[in-house]
Amino acid sequence: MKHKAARATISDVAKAAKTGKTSVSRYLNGEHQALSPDLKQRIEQAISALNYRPNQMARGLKRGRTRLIGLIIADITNPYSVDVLCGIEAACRAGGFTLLVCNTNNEIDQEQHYLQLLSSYQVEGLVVNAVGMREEALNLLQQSLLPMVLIDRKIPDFSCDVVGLDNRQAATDATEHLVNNGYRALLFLSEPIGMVNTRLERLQAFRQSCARYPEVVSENAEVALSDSGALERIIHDFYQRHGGRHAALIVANGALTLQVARAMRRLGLEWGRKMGLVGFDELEWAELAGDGITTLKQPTWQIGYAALERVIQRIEGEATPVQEQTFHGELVIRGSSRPLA
Amino acid sequence: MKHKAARATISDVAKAAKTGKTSVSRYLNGEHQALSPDLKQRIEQAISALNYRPNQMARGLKRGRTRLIGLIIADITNPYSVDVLCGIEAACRAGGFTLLVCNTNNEIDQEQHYLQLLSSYQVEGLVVNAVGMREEALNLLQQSLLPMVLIDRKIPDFSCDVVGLDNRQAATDATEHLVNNGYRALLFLSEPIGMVNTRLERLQAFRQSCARYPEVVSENAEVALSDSGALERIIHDFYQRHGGRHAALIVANGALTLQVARAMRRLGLEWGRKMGLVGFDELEWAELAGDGITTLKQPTWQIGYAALERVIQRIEGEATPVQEQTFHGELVIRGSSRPLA
DNA sequence: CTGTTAGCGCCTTCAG
DNA sequence: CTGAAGGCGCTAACAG
Repeated sequence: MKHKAARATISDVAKAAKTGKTSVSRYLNGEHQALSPDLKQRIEQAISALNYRPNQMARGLKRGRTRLIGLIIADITNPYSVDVLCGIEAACRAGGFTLLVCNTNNEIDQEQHYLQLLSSYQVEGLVVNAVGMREEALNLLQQSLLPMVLIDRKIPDFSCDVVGLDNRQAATDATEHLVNNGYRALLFLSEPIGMVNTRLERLQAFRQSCARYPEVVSENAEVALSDSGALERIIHDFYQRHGGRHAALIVANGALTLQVARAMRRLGLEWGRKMGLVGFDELEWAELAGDGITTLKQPTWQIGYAALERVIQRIEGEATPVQEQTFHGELVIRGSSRPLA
Repeated sequence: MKHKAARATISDVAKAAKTGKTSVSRYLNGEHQALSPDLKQRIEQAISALNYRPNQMARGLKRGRTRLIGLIIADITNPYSVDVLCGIEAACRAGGFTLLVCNTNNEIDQEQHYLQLLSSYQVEGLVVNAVGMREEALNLLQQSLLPMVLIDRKIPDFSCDVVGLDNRQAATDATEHLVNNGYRALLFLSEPIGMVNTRLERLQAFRQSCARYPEVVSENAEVALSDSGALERIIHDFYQRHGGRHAALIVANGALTLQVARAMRRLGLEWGRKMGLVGFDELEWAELAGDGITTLKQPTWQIGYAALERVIQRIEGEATPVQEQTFHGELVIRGSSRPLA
């Protein structure tokens, strides 16, 4: 007994339809006008009788176009990433592409690995939410001319299309909102900035905004997502020093906002009552936590969609210079940034 | 000028190394002992000089094994799915497979589409979190003997390996917990049960548990996730009728728990104070909402990992009968199910 | 140890 | 309108 019913091939269909492979191939590729009704019908029958499906591998091998797009995501656990993914997927569907999703788990080795993997599967384009990217990998990529667009984060010294948030505008809006509502001591919290431009841009805009208000004290701190002890200490310390002055926190992304909220709760610092709080990235539970958490909502789906549109343009031969496309964030105001008397 | 630097092929490498393709192929496939050190070195050099990467498409075509696994997820937006995905991914990595992820968005047409797509890419196995599956698709799948395991949900009249939660145990635990804590009127809320066995099993176990306590009133209701009006009405009505009797809600999954929490908040029914609440699926924000929401946490990662292990077994020829593998859930107790005096 | 020879399933000239 | 022949990049006999 055969272990697996061998799939029908184009030859099987040709044989069953009493014709050559060529005609079947023509049929498959929509050249319907070029076939006599009779032949066409025989082919149709043979196909459904054998339950034939063309082998995309073979097709890709021959034509050099796989209609495959690779997506490399730094952390699929992050709702931001998932929303972006949905946008990309929609765009793929619209353009007739299939998406291969890889999750690097924020490990640079994985990133390297998946980059090679995807390219060995002959993907036609790449969307990357980068962790870091090794030099070597980048060089290879650049010479391979594989269309690629970066999402959210840029890579230092690497010229490439990027789509993401207008970080300056967003951070400015968030900061001014707090200042306008009476907060006078602001702490900007982010994960270690390292080479991540997104974090840096947000911090810089925050600083510049604060600089416009002499009465406002501003600080910033970097914490690892997993180091809840340090986070607690930082917040506690900040509150000790500025609690009387209407203190508030600006948190650079959603994952960290979750940790911050936990820490504040452990410390007994209710957001919106003892201390202000605004977080980047919309959170589905933002309205349920205490009096609600004010967030800076990104148009994530659109970012994903736009990224893939750009990839498709490049696949289709656009040779315009590298461009950076940014979207505006929207402040969703809730109780955690309540106006002070 | 060439638009794209053509990728080096195995022939190019062979030429550059002054040898035949076979030796290069051997090198690639790790048959290192079978090559003279000299040849080996020439090949190594050629490969890195040309930056050669084998074409997986061609390889797959020839060998008939692509090392590709397809994952069809009903709703990638659901954190449950993402956690499962991470488990699957880890197992893929461990087994040397690559994962193709497709999101059906709970649309049965998409499911159909992706099933065909994945099979046309010659995936060697499939993990499916099913929406519904069309008859036709199922028959084709069955005859194709493509290894497949279902996650979470079974498909009626379709015999297939399944891995998921022990729904009876979980629902029983949740129910008894509420009863033990003094709640006497229990409402089980789920999305429309339809053919989804998971929902049905949880409901049945809930009912059977309640039946053991004559003093407990039990009801159940089905609501669409998006129909917040109906949800509000149901909860309000239930509270009207049983509020005085220590009412509590059991919600069949995480996505619905979010909606329920929103509705309760709009109605001014604080969980744990005016009404009890337990939800299936752990929520990262469970401890932050009011006094916390008690959840039934599934070992999601393990479920994913186990599912893929099963797929791999089947790929490797295991012909044991179809089996169902269940994992135990764990009740994470928080304020929303606080004991009543 | 090494190279030659056939295809894998499909598409694409190029002649009927 | 139709079909035969060749080859995409790679692997798997089969000979040296």
